Amino acid sequence: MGTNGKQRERLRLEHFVPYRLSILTNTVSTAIAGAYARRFGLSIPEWRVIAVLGLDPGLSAADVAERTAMDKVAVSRAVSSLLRSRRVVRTRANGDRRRSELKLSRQGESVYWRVVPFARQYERELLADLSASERANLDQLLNRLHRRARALGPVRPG
Amino acid sequence: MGTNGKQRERLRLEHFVPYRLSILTNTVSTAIAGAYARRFGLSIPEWRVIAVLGLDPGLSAADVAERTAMDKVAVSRAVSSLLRSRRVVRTRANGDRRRSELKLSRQGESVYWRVVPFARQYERELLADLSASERANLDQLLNRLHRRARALGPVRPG
DNA sequence: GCACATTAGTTACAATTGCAACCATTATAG
DNA sequence: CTATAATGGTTGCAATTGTAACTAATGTGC
Repeated sequence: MGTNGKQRERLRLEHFVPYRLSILTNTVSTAIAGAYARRFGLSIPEWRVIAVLGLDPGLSAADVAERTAMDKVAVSRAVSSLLRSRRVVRTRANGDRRRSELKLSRQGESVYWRVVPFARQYERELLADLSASERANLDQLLNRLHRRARALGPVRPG
Repeated sequence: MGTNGKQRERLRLEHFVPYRLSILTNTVSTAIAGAYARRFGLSIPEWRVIAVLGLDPGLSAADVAERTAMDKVAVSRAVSSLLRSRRVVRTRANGDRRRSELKLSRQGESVYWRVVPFARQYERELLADLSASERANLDQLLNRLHRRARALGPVRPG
């Protein structure tokens, strides 16, 4: 891929990694989002909140934001929608009345246990072509690229 | 990754491939979009249009949409903005007066040749950690995942 | 040649998102 | 204790995006 310094060569978008990542993610996310919406009435942000609360009940909104890479506004909106649909319950932390403690309700747990197998199934099918070692490669590559992307950060103004 | 059929196990979002793809892409896209906007006054859709026209002058909006995985509305908006900023010129195809033929203007070419090295540089830095064979792996994995994701498509209603 | 479907592209409107300003509560400085 | 800052979370507004409806031009069947 683009290692050599060939200059003045026109760029083929279809070989450009950031573009390809974007297309791939968009394809996957659209498929998943559609399925979650149709089958469970969940948006992706809502699903993310449910997913972390399923694993870690009692988190605050800020904790959820941190664990899901969502910003606090997105969390706030997802939570308020989940409160309306009674899938999440909120209590105020005693000792700090700003902080909320979020948990899945019984309904929320029930949705959780319907979505999780579905999500796993989708992932399984997405990765069906790959051997165990290819999956391990993918795993590593995603980690390293993400680490690198975070390090590069908000690209230096020039 | 999620190959075995273990049921009733709670899901760790941070090991879930679709989620990780989404985070990675989001990190990369945000960085790139910010830089394009600041340095060149380009949105991602505009950059994509410029990128394909730089390689293939004379495409129609529909062609551009196909090559960039954007929908026609997004292309229309990006093109109209690029027309306003005089980076793209449009002529009507004679023989079919619906069809437009899009080309970069001199200004458009000039932006193109400033963006391309920048894009390459970002990609180079993103992939800096990876050996040649790891890059080849990544390349293959992205292709195969995308093929697979397209095949799975708008997840079957159940 | 005339209805009817198709295709290219735009426009209008609704939903989503992102950012900044904003309360309320707790923490810190003097 | 009071003033100021910092934290948790929500709300309002503007920009972005997606969907559907629409106009204009071409193609098709008869």
